[in-house]
Amino acid sequence: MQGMTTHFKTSKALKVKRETGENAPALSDDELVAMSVRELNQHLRGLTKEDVVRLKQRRRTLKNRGYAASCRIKRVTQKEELEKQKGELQQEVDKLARENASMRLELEALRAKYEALQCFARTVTRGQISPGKVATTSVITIVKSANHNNSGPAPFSTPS
Amino acid sequence: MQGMTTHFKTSKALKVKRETGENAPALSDDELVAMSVRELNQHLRGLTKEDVVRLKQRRRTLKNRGYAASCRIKRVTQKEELEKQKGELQQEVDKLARENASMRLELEALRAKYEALQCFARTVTRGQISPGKVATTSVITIVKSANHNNSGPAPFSTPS
DNA sequence: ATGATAAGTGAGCAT
DNA sequence: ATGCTCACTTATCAT
Repeated sequence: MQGMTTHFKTSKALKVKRETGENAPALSDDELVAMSVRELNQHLRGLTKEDVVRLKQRRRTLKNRGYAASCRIKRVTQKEELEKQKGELQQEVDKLARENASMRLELEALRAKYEALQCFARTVTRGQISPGKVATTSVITIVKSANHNNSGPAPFSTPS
Repeated sequence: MQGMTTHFKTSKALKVKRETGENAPALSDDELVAMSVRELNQHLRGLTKEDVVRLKQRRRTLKNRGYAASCRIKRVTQKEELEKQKGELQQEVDKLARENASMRLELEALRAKYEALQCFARTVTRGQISPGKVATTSVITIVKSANHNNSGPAPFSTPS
């Protein structure tokens, strides 16, 4: 790979001082920026101090260009991330709100049923109503109405 | 503030042609950028075409500097706004979750109470147990055991 | 030296 | 012309 440059050291005849555009095949930005420090030094041999500085500066600039690009990408990525999280939270809010509403209804219904049953219980216990007068079917009805998921028409029906 | 320039229009004697560094006191960036087009034109009188272009370009550049700044400010503002909204949503989620949990407990408790009462009602109604035989204390005991969160003292009190 | 970021500059789009 | 935004450059700061 780098053998090309490496084997030059054997032939001192090639030690000509390179003018800017001669031996340095004007390496592309991509090459220059991807180059390791050691590779870079290879390419620096025989260059003017000025040229060395210039090349290094160009490399630095190219690197910076890349940094700026990643910085921008990162920025939009983070923004998208924020928006995504916001959306997820919104969804959660909606879900919880729905759950909440349905539970509220359920609770309300159960309360109503409870009160009705309570009322019935009072009626039965309070007075002199004999249990025999309360038909068994009535009790069954009560039990059925306890089935909250399907709030029946009446918590319990009056005994016939 | 700008009255200084405004009152000049009364004195036409001041209409001297200005050479670059002479009558144009090298207006500051702030002045130049804040100037209205009409004001700018005043300052442009008697300048080289080149200088006119140069000055206009400087103005444009200054303006751009400002635009860039507001662009950045807007960017961070929007980001903060997003984060704020996210925080609010998170709070809402927490609140709803708490409500939800407490309602769930309430529901559970009520269900228990309901079942206890139901059980009691069955006991009373089913058989031949006369209501008088059910001691008031018994009723209260049932009630208490059903009472998780200690919401009212008794689900239903026995009539004296 | 390398990487990140704020500020400034110019290009290009939209009004 | 004006304003905005992108990509690039430069200056700085931190590692």
